[in-house]
Amino acid sequence: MEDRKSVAPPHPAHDVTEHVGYRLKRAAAALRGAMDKALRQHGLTVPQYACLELLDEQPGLSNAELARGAFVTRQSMNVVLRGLQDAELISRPATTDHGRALPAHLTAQGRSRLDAARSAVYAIEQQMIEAVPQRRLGALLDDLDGMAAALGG
Amino acid sequence: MEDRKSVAPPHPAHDVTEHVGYRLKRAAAALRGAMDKALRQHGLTVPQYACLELLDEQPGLSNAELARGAFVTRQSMNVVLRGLQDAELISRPATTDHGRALPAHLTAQGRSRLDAARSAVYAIEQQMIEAVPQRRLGALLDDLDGMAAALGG
DNA sequence: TCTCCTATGTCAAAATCCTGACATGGAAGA
DNA sequence: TCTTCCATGTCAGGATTTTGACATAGGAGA
Repeated sequence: MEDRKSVAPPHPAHDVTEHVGYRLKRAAAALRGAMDKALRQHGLTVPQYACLELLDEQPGLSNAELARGAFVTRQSMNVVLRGLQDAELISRPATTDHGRALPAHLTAQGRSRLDAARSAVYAIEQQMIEAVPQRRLGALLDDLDGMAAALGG
Repeated sequence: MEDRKSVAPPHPAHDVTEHVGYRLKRAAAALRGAMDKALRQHGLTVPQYACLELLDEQPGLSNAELARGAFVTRQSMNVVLRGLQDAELISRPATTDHGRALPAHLTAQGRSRLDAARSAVYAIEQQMIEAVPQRRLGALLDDLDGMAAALGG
């Protein structure tokens, strides 16, 4: 069933909806939509949640580091951080004695908010995982990483 | 075949960067960035290119249909269509005798622009395809579709 | 030491996208 | 027929994101 690639045509499909990029975009859009909907009930946006999750695992990350981790620009993450600061979900020192990066940390309020939102997000992730045969899950993750790396992600 | 749910750890990884959603987001972000960069040299944005590609395969699509195909809202696609109309890359009748949907079509100029941009985009897609073992490509596409479907995409 | 280079934080402006809303056209069912 | 419902196109407003730019802090090398 998999011998068709033996010829390796540069463009295996004539329909754009058959292309890898299109499928990837569709899956990502579906995930984004589901997360958007789920997180709204917790008063968080997707970038905000991503930021909290990153800070929970790696406390003290700077604005630029968070931006790279969430795949947005420094400027966008800066706006996100301000929103989270205004909501008292994270804390950031106004100055630092060494360097320029300001390390951010979760507040107690931020941690509880994250815990609440996490269950909703993990349920979505579980739906995704159940949609792919278990034996293929590892390969799927590897392939996603490989594609990202091939494109300089 | 689906007996894995008997054990089914709810959260297989303790690191967010190990989650399916994170990998998917990263791959999609890498693709978006690569396409953005490539298409800029052709004077097109990603939604504009997606719109042209859809219209090349299915001439006469309406604004709402294009929006669904490109995973954006009707309003966003409306803006895209106006830009493409101003650039003379597509044409749309001002009125219609039946219904309300206005069918869009590529102009000759739009088709040549699409042809030029397509080679750049296909090169990116080729890079992605080469990053995954050939025998896994079909399964990858199926899994992406499965995940999108599971999330209501 | 001094100079270059990179990284970071931030500001300003524009572009993009979405939410909410409204009016219209068509189809389905009472 | 008529009434209800759904899909479409469009407008207005705001939120989000990006591009471009600038100043500063620290490290590497001459």
